[in-house]
Amino acid sequence: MPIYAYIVGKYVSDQEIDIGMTNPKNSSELPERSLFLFKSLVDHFISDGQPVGSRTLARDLGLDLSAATIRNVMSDLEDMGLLHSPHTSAGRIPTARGYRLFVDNLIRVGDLGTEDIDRMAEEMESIENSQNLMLRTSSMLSDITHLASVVMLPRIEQSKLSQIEFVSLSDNRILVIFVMSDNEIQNRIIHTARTFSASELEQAANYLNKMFSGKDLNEIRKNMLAELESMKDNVNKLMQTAIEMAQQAINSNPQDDYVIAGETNLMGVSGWGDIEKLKRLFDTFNQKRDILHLLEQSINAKGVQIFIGEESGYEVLDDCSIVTSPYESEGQILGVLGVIGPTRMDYERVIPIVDLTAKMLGSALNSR
Amino acid sequence: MPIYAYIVGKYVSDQEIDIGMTNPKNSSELPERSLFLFKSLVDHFISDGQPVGSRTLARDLGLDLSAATIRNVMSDLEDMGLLHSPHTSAGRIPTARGYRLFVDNLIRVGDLGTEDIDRMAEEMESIENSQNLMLRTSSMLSDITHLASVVMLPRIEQSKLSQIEFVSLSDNRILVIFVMSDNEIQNRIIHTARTFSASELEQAANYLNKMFSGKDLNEIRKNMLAELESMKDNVNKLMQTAIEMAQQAINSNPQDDYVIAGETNLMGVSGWGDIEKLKRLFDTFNQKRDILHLLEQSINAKGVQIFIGEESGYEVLDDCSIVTSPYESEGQILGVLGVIGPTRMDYERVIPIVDLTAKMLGSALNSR
DNA sequence: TTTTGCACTCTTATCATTAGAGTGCTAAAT
DNA sequence: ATTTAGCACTCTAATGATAAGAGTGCAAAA
Repeated sequence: MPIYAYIVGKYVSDQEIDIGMTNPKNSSELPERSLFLFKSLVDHFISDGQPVGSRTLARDLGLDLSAATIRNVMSDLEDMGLLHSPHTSAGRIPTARGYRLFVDNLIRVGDLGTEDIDRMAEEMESIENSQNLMLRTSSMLSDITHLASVVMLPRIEQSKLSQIEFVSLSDNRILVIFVMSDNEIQNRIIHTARTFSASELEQAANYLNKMFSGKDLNEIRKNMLAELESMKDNVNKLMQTAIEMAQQAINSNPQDDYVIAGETNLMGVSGWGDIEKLKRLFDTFNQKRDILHLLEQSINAKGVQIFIGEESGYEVLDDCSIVTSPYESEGQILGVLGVIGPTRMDYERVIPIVDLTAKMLGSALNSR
Repeated sequence: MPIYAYIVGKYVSDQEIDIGMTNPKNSSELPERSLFLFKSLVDHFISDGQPVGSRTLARDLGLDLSAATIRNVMSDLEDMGLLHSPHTSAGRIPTARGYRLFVDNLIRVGDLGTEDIDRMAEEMESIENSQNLMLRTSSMLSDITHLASVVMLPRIEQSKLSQIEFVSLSDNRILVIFVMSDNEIQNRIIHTARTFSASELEQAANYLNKMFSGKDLNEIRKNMLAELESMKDNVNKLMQTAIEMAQQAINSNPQDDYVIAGETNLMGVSGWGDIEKLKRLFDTFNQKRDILHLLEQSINAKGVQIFIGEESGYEVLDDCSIVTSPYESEGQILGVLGVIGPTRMDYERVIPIVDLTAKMLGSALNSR
């Protein structure tokens, strides 16, 4: 069942909808009233963070129902694993599974106001290189959502080489410069066995440019091997060396990485409890490994993807939700961006923002 | 009075020492016993974070003194502004001024064990470019001290230009590459009015290299103006343009920046109280401005410099101390590094570590 | 000058009490 | 067959009282 599929309106009848659950004990269907009630509860909890009781809900619901009825429904919802009570005399809060239902079926994704968007679009267009673009995007995203935000850097593997240059340094070292199509510059210093003259280097660069420019690094890597093979007996030693040098450069530190912004937004979150948890969370951000792994899982998703609570599979993120979207330019997926916040986040607002930001980043990258 | 000047031994006599205070009301002198007692108190507080009472101190001190005597002395110390009581029935803790006395006069700076140092030295030598060197240095420093650590990046202004190159891109854009003497590469993309041929660019680069390599960016900036002036009527339009291009590149984004590591070490600190404070602290780290300003104040210090509590002048840092040291290579000061922690930090250990790290970083930069 | 003795203050922990919120269940009402 | 009202029950959070402990300051004695 696709995201955004079901839009809740007013409660009208007892018409039932399939919520796609396969609990053998309970029916996998749920009367619309229960859903409506459930949505109200989640909305309520998201907006003020307190467990919601039957009384409050009865008042806010606008349906002529007593608290007792609400209680019965809530009890059902609890049995189905959608709600859960911190303790006897608190109200109820959604479980991860409850949020999942909420997000998959009960959300109405509104349009965004144009001010934010215009501002972002404007700022994005004005940024020169893509490294800075990612940084600014991330910090804008976290500003708007008041959450932490990550933007995975485009794997240079996938961006196209527009030009390669050699600059000879002292001591048989050569600076290899890759100019990529998105204006990103990659520098590598390599060591060579002998000294090359400027004209030799120029020749080599020309040759490589003719050969490889316009291709992405993966293609280049493959082609290089083939080329090198076919040239085995070639008299032109220089070209061989050129390829070898480029190869050396291209194989060193294949970085994948992300930028993060607004982590401190997570410090204000109430109910986070002890600092130790927060520390572990921040440490996870700094190590990058786990977050990166999570982002990579989303790289082939069609659109917005959401990990709620334990769904992420990382214990530190048990109280967090992650909303991600891949961004693409010219039909090619370049990376993933997203936000990280408490499970109790304003999905209705955050999802379209992440979605849109990814699209805007993609098109900002397109126009280069 | 120099840092490390006075080394406390055993309490022997009533010989007095000048502690350099100019409080008109109290004597600016303090009997050695009081000092000894004071040092013990600070040591105690640093090691377990609890206010220290007369009883505890009497027991740990090893001098045959009753708690009451200690109390009298403590009372004097409090009058002088060195100690302070959180409340009537707590022990006493050092004030910022107390720490100042402690740090300036009462510390014995021990030698460091060699294991850590060797490990650091080894790792530093193995790092290629200076950007990574700073990153690793910072994270090693924070690992060893269990505090947050910052390393200010060398102002490129002060590092020497070893080579300049132009690479022509499409659309009248030119990539200007500064290769610095520390292997750091700076890229700038500039826009030009017309297209230049490869040989023109080469000529221009040759000219500029002859003119400016070996000089630092400040010198270069100055000389450029003069050169441009003297060339006003010169027929060689190209050289003029070359200078103008370099100037354009050199003037764009003069970054100064730092790397930070181990911020999360500050999250475990007890007595930090509320999260809001911590959030403000982390925000300050991210904004960088204030920290940078603080680091810049230390750039001309002869050696280790310490800001204790309010001394820094920034309210967010009121509960923090910052221990900094400039690092230099070939007699030239390149930047500043340091650690940030609670005022109650183990100065005796941290100071020599910061000192040494700065020296090691300097010499690691030297060998390039 | 140092120590003893003692009254005093303030924090912290513990416990009991209470008010309030919310539930679950049963029986009555619709 | 639902829905509601009534009610007992549970749990939290706040309040206050009490006591223990730590530490001080001061006066008088050593």
